[in-house]
Amino acid sequence: MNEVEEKFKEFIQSKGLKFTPERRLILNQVFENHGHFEVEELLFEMRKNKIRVSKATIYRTIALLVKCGLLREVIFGEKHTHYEHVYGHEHHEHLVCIGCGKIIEFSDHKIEKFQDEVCVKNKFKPETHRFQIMGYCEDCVK
Amino acid sequence: MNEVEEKFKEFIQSKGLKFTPERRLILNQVFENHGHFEVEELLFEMRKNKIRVSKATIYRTIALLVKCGLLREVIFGEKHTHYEHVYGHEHHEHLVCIGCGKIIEFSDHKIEKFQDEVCVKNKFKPETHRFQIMGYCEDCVK
DNA sequence: ATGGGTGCAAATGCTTTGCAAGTAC
DNA sequence: GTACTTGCAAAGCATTTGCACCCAT
Repeated sequence: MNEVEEKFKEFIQSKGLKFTPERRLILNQVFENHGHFEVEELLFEMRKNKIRVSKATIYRTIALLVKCGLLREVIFGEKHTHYEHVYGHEHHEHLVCIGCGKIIEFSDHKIEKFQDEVCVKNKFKPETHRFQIMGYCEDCVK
Repeated sequence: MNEVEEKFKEFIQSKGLKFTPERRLILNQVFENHGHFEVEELLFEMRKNKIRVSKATIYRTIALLVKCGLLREVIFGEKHTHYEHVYGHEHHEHLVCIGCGKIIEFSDHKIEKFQDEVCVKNKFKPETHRFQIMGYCEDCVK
């Protein structure tokens, strides 16, 4: 938790930006509870905790968190973007349940190996990848 | 080409819907030129060919094409959705160049095998998957 | 003090929808 | 004839932006 704050502060200041209370509050809320989250959820939680920041500032701050590598965008095919922690989490992929929206994470080093193979073959320099399987979870198959 | 039209017509009629000229025109344009495309592009091409259909109808028709399995949505992380042919194309994945936006397709059966493994392990019934690698293509690395 | 930051409300941009008129079956 | 369709313009929604005031450094 504190390490995250440190890392963000460093990033912020290295860019000549400012470590404002709003940014700290958003950072803390992001890393308090959530694995995945969407902006609307985050806003809701902050309201619940009587912390008032504007949606605009949340969007602006999340963009910074993504840039500094603490968060990652994940797109599940819905209209709104989801985010997930990068810090302290092994890179992983997602099973997305079409029935109930549940997200199951999994990870496997075969994917990284596979990615490297493909990239060499295509002379492509990979930065990130995204692998999701859409289908039905155990409960929804019934 | 004609097979596609046949397949669409069949789908349409099986649902008690109507095979209108607009739907045929859009279908033909979709399968005339494009590998991947976005709605705006399609509309532009149709205008060029002096075919006038409303954007609303294009959206509505594409939704049908996706439902009947002739098209597939692909999301590259931009704001607008891309579509690609399913009919007559082996299932494939994408390398997305962050530099120039180029899309390179690749396919490998290892992915299907891998998907099955993961799904068994998690008791998940897969419908589709999406695998993309974001990075820099040969030209953009320079 | 000052350049970046904030909240608000308005703007964007893609996509969807309500409605009146048209048409495939 | 009667659903289903179309085009248009308006509505939706997530996200971004312009601006006047504010504050971390």
